[in-house]
Amino acid sequence: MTGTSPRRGGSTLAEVAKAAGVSKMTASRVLRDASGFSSETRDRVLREVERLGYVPNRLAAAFGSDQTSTLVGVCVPRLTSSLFGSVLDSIDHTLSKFGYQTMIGAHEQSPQAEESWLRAILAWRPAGVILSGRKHTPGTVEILRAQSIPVVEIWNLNTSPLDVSVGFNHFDCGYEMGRFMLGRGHSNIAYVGAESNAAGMGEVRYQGFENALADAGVECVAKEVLVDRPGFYAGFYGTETVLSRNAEIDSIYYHDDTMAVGGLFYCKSKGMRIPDDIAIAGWGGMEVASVLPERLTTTSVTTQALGKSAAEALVARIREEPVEDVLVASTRLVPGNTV
Amino acid sequence: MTGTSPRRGGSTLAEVAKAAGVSKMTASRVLRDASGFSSETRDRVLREVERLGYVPNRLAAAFGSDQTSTLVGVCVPRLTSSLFGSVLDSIDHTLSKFGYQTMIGAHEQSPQAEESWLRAILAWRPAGVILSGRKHTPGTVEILRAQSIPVVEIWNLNTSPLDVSVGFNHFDCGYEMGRFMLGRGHSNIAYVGAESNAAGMGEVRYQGFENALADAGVECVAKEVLVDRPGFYAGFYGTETVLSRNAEIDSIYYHDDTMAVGGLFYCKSKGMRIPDDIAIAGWGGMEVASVLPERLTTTSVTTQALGKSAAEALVARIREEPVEDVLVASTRLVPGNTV
DNA sequence: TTCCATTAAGTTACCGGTAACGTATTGCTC
DNA sequence: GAGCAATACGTTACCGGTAACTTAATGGAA
Repeated sequence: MTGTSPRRGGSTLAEVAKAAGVSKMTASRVLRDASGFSSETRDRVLREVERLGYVPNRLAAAFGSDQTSTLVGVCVPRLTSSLFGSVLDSIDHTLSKFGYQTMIGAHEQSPQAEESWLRAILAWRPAGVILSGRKHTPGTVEILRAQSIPVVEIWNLNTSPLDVSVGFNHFDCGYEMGRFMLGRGHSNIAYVGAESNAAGMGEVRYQGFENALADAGVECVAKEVLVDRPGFYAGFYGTETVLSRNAEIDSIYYHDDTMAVGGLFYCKSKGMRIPDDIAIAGWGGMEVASVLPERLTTTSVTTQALGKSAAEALVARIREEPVEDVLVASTRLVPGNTV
Repeated sequence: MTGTSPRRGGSTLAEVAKAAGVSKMTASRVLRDASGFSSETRDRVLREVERLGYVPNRLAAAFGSDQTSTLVGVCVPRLTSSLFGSVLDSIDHTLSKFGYQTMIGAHEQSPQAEESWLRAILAWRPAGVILSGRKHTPGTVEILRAQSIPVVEIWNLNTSPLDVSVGFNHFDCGYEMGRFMLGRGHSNIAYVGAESNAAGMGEVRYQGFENALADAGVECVAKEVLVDRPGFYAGFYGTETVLSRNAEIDSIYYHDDTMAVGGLFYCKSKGMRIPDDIAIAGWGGMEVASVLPERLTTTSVTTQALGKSAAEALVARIREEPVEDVLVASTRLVPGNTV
């Protein structure tokens, strides 16, 4: 249509250099703002860059000089969650400020999916990767070691990370909520979660939760983990299931706020009073809960901060600057009036 | 720590070839499954690939042979929306099946942000890009033309696309809902939306909506568009604002379901009956609405299908296979009991 | 004035693949 | 058995940058 299209990607550095009457190397130096050129030369080069609409070829740059790739791979459980979306948003925003490009992937809590994503991504020689899986396959660990590439594990706090870990203390979140619910006089306590593949961090929160109950000599009377994505729908039906099996239940701790909201609506649809007939607690501090007539008892988490810290830590590791191995992103139990 | 790390990225094709006793080119052919080698040679090469843990360098491949990059850039308004998350998920999933890598970006409905993202991404010589902005800057359009790169515009149906458009007919969604609400006897109808920067597709839906009312000789009595991200919170407060200014309002059309749910809770908190005192309609068919005691009147949309179609269309364009210029993703008005 | 450090360049080689082309061997047809 | 196509390779050059090294000019100190 537009006639013979010029070579894809337009002009090259050599053309810019020639037009400016300098060598490729000098032009390269100007564009990377390295030293070794006069201000007149810089102006001349930049003028030609502008005139020719030169777009540098990062592929060539990353390829040519080993170790200089500015690609970063990020693999999250799923892209449809507002919490992971927020983390991803924050990571992408921070990384792009530092000049890195984000390549994404979703693993749905499947360690195998994470590994195959990793294999594909490593072919791009990324400067680093950010993982969120709870467990990694032996293959994943081996590859990462072999490539000796910076890795930031996010979401869960990992006290013995592969490299760097930035996350929430899910165990403590669960423990704290367990104590809180006990403190409000509940004793027939259930847990309702959902996992699409292998268990994710919800399981860690459950462990903390269970520990809190055990420390008080209480047992969790029911645990229902649906094979599904966590969400409103799963919360609704998980609640139905668990209550139909055990009518004594007086309180439920949910995988997250979406499930808690789903459960809340189930309970209300059955005419139960909250928290008198049944108490409900979530996790995540999601926006949806903020508009409910009830103030949902939950744990609010700092996803933006987590994403920013993770991205910054990764950049620091890439630049071989000192970084803390383990960074905690804060969480806070928000007592509402549903427990 | 781990001693002198070997060259980043491990072994090269040359090493594999040497170990297998063939030339680089033959090894390359085997790995790309091209023709021109015997089955014994293939086995020998693949054995060495396995033994050496060879990871191909896609950077080199993409760089070396012009036109063969398998990178695709995707820029969505934001990553925290379940709808865009679902589209992105579907795009990423489909693209990776075809061997492409997704590089993301978020523009928050700012055409400038989209342009600067595009400039950055083009430096990677992507095989194609997927855009979702309603408007593009002149610069964006010019760059795309100059690079003659396949582009798929998603989300809105664009009858005169830059290249290919895959989207929903937002205008019709609005029009249809307008007629539906009128048909239920409402006449003091308001609209509540939110836009973080420039107007997005919500504005297109509003235009369709307004047209439906106008065709029936009715005027939209109030339009409140918050400068904020669409969400539960914005829906709640937007409703408060619009109702405080006009007590006559008997029905509200919202930017999307999250805002509608926010509005629903505001109305219920004020003791209003739905739909008798006030009718509520959303857009998107989001999961959150499925667990409400009320069945929200909304337009359900096929985000997965949209993402898949967009990815497939882009791949087809890259491969220079014939593609429809304009592909419609389906939407369906779901009458609930909130209107 | 001589010497040396500094600045502003240029030159060369190379990153790891792939395209294009060349060549030896095999097997088949006429 | 000559001619030819198909198969299975090998060789060479190149993509567009950057690292590492070299060179020329300048200026200040001894």
